[in-house]
Amino acid sequence: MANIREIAKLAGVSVATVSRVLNDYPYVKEEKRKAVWEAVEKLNYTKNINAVHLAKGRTYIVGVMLPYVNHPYFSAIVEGISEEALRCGYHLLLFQTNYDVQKELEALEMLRMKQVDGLIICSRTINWETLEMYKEDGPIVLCEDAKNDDVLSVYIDHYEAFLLGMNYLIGKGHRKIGYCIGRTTGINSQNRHAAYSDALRKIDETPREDWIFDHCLDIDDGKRVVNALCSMKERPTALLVSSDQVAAGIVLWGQSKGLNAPDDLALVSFDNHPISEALSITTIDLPLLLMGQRAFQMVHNCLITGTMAGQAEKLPVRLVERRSV
Amino acid sequence: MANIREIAKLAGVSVATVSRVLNDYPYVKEEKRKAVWEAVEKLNYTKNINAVHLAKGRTYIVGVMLPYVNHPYFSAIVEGISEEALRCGYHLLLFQTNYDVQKELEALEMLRMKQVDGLIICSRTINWETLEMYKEDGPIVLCEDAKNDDVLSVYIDHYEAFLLGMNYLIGKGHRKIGYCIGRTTGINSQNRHAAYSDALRKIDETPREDWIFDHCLDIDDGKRVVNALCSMKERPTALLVSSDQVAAGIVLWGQSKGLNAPDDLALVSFDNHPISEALSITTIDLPLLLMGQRAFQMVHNCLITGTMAGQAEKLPVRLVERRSV
DNA sequence: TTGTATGCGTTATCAC
DNA sequence: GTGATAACGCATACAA
Repeated sequence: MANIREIAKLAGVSVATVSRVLNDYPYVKEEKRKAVWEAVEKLNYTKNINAVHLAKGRTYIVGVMLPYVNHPYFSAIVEGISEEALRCGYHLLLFQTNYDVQKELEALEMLRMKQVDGLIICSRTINWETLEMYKEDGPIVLCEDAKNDDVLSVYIDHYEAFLLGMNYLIGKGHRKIGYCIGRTTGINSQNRHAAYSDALRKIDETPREDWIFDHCLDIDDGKRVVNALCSMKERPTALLVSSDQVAAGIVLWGQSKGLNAPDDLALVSFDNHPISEALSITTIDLPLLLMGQRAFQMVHNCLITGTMAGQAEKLPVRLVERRSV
Repeated sequence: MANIREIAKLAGVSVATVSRVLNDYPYVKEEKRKAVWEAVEKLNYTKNINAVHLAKGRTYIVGVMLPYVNHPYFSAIVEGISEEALRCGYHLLLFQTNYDVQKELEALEMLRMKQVDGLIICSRTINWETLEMYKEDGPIVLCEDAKNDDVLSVYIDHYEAFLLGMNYLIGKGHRKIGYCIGRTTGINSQNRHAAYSDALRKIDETPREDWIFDHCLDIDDGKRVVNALCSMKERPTALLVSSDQVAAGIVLWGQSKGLNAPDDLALVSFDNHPISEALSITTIDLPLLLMGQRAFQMVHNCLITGTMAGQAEKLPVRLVERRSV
């Protein structure tokens, strides 16, 4: 593979001039400029981008840490990030962690090793203390309510969002309420649980462990929930479901078991994915695309200003009333 | 940021020894090894991976070119790629193209610039001739039936798959058949159209342009299709739908318009996404995860053998009978 | 087992 | 306007 030196030789100029031409630098005589481009053509030359990265100390790549890509929640966020990244001439390096701490650490190490200029963390299990050790290595943006300003964040207030859903159900007369969630660990999940408990406490109900369904991510999981509900002596009358996918599963599998929404079971879910509209599920709209966009903008802003400045940004949620309650 | 030279100085050894220690090279006295690690700790040192990339001429990154991430079809493929990549110590760089030729070219250029060691093309619009210009720059794997062996490929035979669906519908007595597709360009789509035409020709029916629905990707698009069908004088009795998402949309929006599957409209779709099971849609299972896995394995195999060897691999499809026909 | 020297391919600083 | 030349930080062939 030809390099810049060979181009210089063939064009009869110095490597510095070649570099200037290649980077559209002014102050190069038209005649030499032409000679350089001709040599580039002739030798079928292309820059080695790794050398550029090394010399510039930048890669124009941003890392995206997430548990899995294959879920509408995360792929919507990635879509938003990607959109903005492309606009700004950045690329995305995927760190699929499956919530494995080792893998998450690896992503952070990649930031330190300058593989990526910045890192967007869509979800994590790694603890806050570990995270903070990397804050000097480049801008990190968290898609969750960060405890303090050491790390940037753009987030959905899941306490507020869950409370919105709970109060809506309670307002409709429900008192026996359960919920479905992807995992019980993680700050977002903890916030949701807090909202759940607080809302129930206000109406003097106590949270029931067996009405909390963990590991609910996909349509399939709705089936599991329906089966569990059907074999219960005492069932909740309403469910708050952290993902439209799961809610869709509950509606559809519920139908085959004679468990119909909203009569047998009221549902409020989250995301406002097209499936919720098609199934007429009342949902709480989460601005996922926007979250991705803003996350990238925050990273990018740090990169161009060279600071870690910026403040946490809370994104608005909105209840979309349909016919599942 | 400390570099390898500073470590060497502090540890009282040469940079070569430091490099050996860092890379778990044998033949280093335990005592020096320890000294190096101590210096590493003390200076909080981490490798600059760009220097490694430059020196080794490899990045251990594989590029993934796709139109959009935010669709179950593609995110399933990415999941498969990612799984294998992680197992082999590789990372994924995302090239979201939105089928824009400029963006696709950029991804190919990144291969030439050695940003990525190889490239997996999940879908494309760029022409074959352009593609071939990059075959020397690193292993390229195409997720479609490649014309020849210049470029590796792992694919689903969409002609065969579509024919399978068509013949199933025809076997059930349908003759007035239309289809829904994501886009009409692209080799996969052309193959599908060929199968559609061929199957109809065999029963002496002629393809009807107005029964072919383009731009069908998501649940929303099912709504559009239903509306179009409802305003037709003469409707098809069956539809072959290239994505479970769209089929789900058709089923669900159809219900609200009194257009019910299978009585008013028979449906066979593709993917075997959980949504098709939940809606009891007859679908043709596509091994997307496997396709991603195999695609990475092919790239990886080229990378470790240093050849472009390997042959195209066709993946099996399977009709899953349910109740939408 | 260890060190020296060179290569990887750019960018950027300076002197002219 | 242009050209040497020094970074950038690591890997590695060769010598010892």
